[in-house]
Amino acid sequence: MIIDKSSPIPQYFQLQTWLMEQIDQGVFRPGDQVPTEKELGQLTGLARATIRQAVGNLVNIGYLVRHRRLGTYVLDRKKETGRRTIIGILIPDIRTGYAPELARGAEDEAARQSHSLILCNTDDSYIMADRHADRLIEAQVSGIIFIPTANPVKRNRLFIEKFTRRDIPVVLADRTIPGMAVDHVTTDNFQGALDLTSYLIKMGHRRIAIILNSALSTERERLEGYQAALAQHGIPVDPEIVIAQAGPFSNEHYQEYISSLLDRRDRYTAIFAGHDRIAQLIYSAAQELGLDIPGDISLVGYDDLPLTTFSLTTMLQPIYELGRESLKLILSRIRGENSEPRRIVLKSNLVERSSVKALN
Amino acid sequence: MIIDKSSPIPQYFQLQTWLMEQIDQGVFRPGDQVPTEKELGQLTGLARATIRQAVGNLVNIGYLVRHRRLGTYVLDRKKETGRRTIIGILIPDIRTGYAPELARGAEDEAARQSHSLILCNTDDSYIMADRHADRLIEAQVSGIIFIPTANPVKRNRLFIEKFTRRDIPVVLADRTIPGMAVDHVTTDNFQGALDLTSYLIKMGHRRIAIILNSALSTERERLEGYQAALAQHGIPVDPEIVIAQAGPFSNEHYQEYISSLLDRRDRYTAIFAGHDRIAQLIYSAAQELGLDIPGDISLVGYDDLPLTTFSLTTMLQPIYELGRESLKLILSRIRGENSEPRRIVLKSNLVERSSVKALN
DNA sequence: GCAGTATTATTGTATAGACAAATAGACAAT
DNA sequence: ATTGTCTATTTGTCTATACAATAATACTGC
Repeated sequence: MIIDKSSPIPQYFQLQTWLMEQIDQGVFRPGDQVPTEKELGQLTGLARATIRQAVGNLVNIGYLVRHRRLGTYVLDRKKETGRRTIIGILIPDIRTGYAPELARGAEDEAARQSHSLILCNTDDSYIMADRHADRLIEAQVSGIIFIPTANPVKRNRLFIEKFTRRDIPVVLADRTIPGMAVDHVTTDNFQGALDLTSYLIKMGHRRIAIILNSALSTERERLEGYQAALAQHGIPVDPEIVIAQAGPFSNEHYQEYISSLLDRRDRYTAIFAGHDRIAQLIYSAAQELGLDIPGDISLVGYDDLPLTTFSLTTMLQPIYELGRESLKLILSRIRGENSEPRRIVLKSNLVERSSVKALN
Repeated sequence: MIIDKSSPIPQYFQLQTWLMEQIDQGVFRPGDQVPTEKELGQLTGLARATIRQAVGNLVNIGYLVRHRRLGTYVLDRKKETGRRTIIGILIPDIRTGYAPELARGAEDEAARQSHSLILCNTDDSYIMADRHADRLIEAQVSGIIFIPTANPVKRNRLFIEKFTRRDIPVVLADRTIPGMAVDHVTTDNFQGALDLTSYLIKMGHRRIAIILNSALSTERERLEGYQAALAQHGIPVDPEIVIAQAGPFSNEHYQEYISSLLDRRDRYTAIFAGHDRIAQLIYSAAQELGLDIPGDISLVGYDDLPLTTFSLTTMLQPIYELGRESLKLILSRIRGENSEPRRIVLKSNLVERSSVKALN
């Protein structure tokens, strides 16, 4: 029997719980008709008003829909994804790097499909991300676009599980998390770095320094691409000029790494900067030391941010597209296409400007 | 009598509507107890179940709260503004100008107080703003931060009324709308432009050109400040070198205005650019013509965007603070402080760099 | 064939009455 | 002074019943 009349739990609540279980377990599936009030009466022995109370509550919280004369049905979320949803997007800082471009790409696509985007800045810290998470869950977001923070894998994993536990899908944008089977959208950092390094080699450089933040999956992949390019050309890696730190990356720390690299400038002819912001810092530091770029040192960056200081040869990432694709992917997840985690990789393009000198 | 038994409108619904009116009109105020079910029964002649249906609905939509034995009370939103809310922010484009800084200021303050921010890009077009409006209302935002679009006053008014009709408060950020009594937060554009122009005059300039977008209230105020400064020093305004267009402001249009201005460069020694982006375009155009800044022409801008092209003397606007203050203001409105529209004016500061030559 | 009509199953609205559970406040017991 | 008990009041849960509104379906008359 479904209802325990001797229990202190209200009978309408027992029925409500039972119905929810049936729905969650797939006995009644989205779009199915559930038993009519009369049938539920026969099934449970309860009065119609009691049954209406249970069903009414489930209608209120969006489990069921009632139609006069037609019966009561399990709400079909697929049909309702015209239902406008809210999606949370967590980025390091809307003011810096590619964040504005990415946010705009995501927002345009969201608006086009009549969805809304809640903006959250993490400052690359899991503490801030966690605070946002609780708020987003309360705001009943239907999905999350997340740029993993520069924290240990475990922190990012815990963050994501907060959502997946509640059946809120998460899409990683740009950066990935090793060993996690989650949807994600990135650019091909390995290939990009390989191309960029090969370009330097083609221009006659053989001793190429690299400096990057190894806390980020993107930059680790770039390091691998760099190593692969060197290997392809039979050039050994000089660990003295590979600066891959996972540390805190304030501007001050970067300055330190950069000046120690510039002290050893007899060991290389070109620098591969892990991203454009480092490239810009390198440029400033070089100028202070009276060094010319590309005269004394060649320099390449990665991202193609709209820098106006100088003319940097760099790898253009399709950031706007990355934002758009992330949003499309999260929507298809919300609509419940229940397949394997997907991985979308966008192509980057070398933008040749004038920060590299040809040595041959 | 409250209930019309002969009406086709359900009686529970009549009671529900009546109760809502009493609350909206302040007969029952937040925190007050409403009549008990028994009393409502005597008042209306309805059965208790009917009364419970009406009251139950109002509890569901957040008008009332029930406590066993204690009675039913009007929900006190002031006490409940721990209730986390969602606020919409409409800016021209998150990628350009001061938008990222403003959004970050607003988001930081929202997060601090456990609220969420929905980001919308308008591209300065009322058509896009309107589309966002419908979505935001459906998403049940509690308030709106709006940077008016570069469209006629009427369009912006209609947009705002969409929200105010539904008791969703709106705060204008940066730009204002003439003749509308709405909360707003701006910087003192008149004083800023007056200071900036006075600075140019102090540096020995008397013939000062100005170019700006008069579709924006901020820039109209700057024009007034410019005129006031000239008047204070007894300098007549030369209409030939005042370019105040309300037209569409694509980069191409700007280029045209700028080149026509540069053609007349015998009439002035300095240019006041309505905002930093124009200043940058002027700089580029001047460079192409082989003109030196500040050697041949002095130039000042307005905003203090993080430009890296050249060293521009400009007026620093506290944009982050502007975002923060806008959010604080909208929250205090949501909490229902029901006073006159407020106007918050933040101070700007002259940042003296090296784009102005002293003539004396 | 097709517009209008009747049938009927289902949810929507409404009444009347009963007992249960919680709790403020008074009072009693320790 | 604290704890326990009782009482009155109010909302919470539940039953039994009735008629209304809606809309799919079958039926009727032309």
